[in-house]
Amino acid sequence: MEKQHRRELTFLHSGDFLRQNPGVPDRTLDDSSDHVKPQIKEMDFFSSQYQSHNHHQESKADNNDNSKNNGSSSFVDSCVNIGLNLLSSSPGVSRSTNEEKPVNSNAQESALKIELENLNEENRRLRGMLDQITKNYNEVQGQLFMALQKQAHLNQGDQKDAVNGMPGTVMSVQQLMDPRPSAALDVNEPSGSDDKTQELSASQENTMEVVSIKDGADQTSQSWGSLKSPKLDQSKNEEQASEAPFRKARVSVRARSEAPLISDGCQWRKYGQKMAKGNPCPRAYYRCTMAVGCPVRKQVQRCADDKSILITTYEGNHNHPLPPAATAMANTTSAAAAMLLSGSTKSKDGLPSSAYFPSLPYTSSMATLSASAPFPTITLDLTQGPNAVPFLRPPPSNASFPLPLHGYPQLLGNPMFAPPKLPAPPAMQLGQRPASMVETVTAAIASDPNFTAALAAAISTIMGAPPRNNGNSSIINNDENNNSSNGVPAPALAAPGSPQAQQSCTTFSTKTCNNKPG
DNA sequence: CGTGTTTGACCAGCGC
DNA sequence: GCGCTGGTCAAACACG
Repeated sequence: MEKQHRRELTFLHSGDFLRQNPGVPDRTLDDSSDHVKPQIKEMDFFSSQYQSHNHHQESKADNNDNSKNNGSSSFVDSCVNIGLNLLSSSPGVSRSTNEEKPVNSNAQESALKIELENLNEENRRLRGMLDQITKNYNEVQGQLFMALQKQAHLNQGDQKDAVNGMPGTVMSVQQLMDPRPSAALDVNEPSGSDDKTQELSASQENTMEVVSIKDGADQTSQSWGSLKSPKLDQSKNEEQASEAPFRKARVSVRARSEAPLISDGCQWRKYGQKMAKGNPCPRAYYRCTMAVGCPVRKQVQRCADDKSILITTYEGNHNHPLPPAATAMANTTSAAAAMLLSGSTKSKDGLPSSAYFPSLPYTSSMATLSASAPFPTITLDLTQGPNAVPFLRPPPSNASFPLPLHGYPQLLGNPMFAPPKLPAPPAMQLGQRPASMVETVTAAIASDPNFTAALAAAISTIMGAPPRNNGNSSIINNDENNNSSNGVPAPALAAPGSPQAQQSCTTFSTKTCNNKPG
């Protein structure tokens, strides 16, 4: 009955990263304004429209320039804007210069003309650059997509061997990555039904996909699953079978925070608290309340070893649109889960996702996989990531999500989870700034090229090492040598759960450790 | 009064 | 079969 001191750490703009913001309730995050938006203040006539144009282009360029440093990227952006302003509606330039001083001197006029020409020239050049960048971006994305498809085919073959080539196993990449798009659209479904029935009733049209999912579930549970859910294996209920893969993969986020609550834009309702074995701090159970029947749940617990670390574990995928504030982080966790699950689709002979990341000397310090946990769990460790915070530049107004996620067309393609990079409806854009802290963290995770590598490495590891059920440590560090011989009965089709598997929304929420349970 | 939290009870899986 | 543990439920309670 004791009242628990409750605070909240709201994700703010990158500049405010980790600044504690007590008293800001969870839900205000969406509403909080763009107070910290680094606005460019009329530094010259070019920039006056800087922020009002071409966000999408900016995003694209931004994405492509991700690896570049701040300067070059912003250079491109601003220059592009300059050019467009000049071409489209540049009264500020040509007219003002021409009209303010009508006929001062020919020399001045010609100088202006020359300048204008130069600018036009530069504009053309920059446009070309932008085109090139866009082209490259599309190209790379296409290649990635092809790679995914390739792997999907491999898995198909594998799967056919194993499952007599059931129709459901023939999946497009999209299916592979996004097994139940319309299930996700069931926001309006009367939720008197439970998550499970809801998901089952996703639609008849999804039968194929559900079959695929079930296959995946079975496959998965044979490899992972004996650990926990024979009931899922038995699959007395298709609901459970279909849901299984989605709730199997988990994304665990470790973040250092003294605050008992960190907000990410999602709404959570606490529905339980338990003392977990081996940890003096209670584990709290939350479910997403942003939509009725949303199956997403999370567990929040402080690390037993270091109580300043919050461990938030997400499970399930949202069946509703996410606010931008939640989307960014959700995308990150989704990507993690996607990589985890799609990685586990490795075929017998092939290296899984590491194939996409050929050189992986990087052993994960940010992303680790747990094989001992009941579910495959990927842990994103934000407590020690070298660039977990500071490297971020102020994101463009329409927060473009860092590159790695672009490898997951299902994330981008699913309207429910449209990443902030896409031109968002105004309503969505309203909340974009408040997401900045989430973006910050998200970007910190995802834009780090090592993060992807880390994930891949971790996946490789867990792929190589069959899940051990010794119930010990929950985090596996990558030893490169785990792959082996054990003939991993790798789930031939873990993909069912893959991409969407964890459309997780990330809220760090916790109670202080000194809470006396009970 | 509506909403969210607390907390004991309940259930199911798993190991012995 | 039994006990332990994790996870969920739901009544009671607190708060605005």
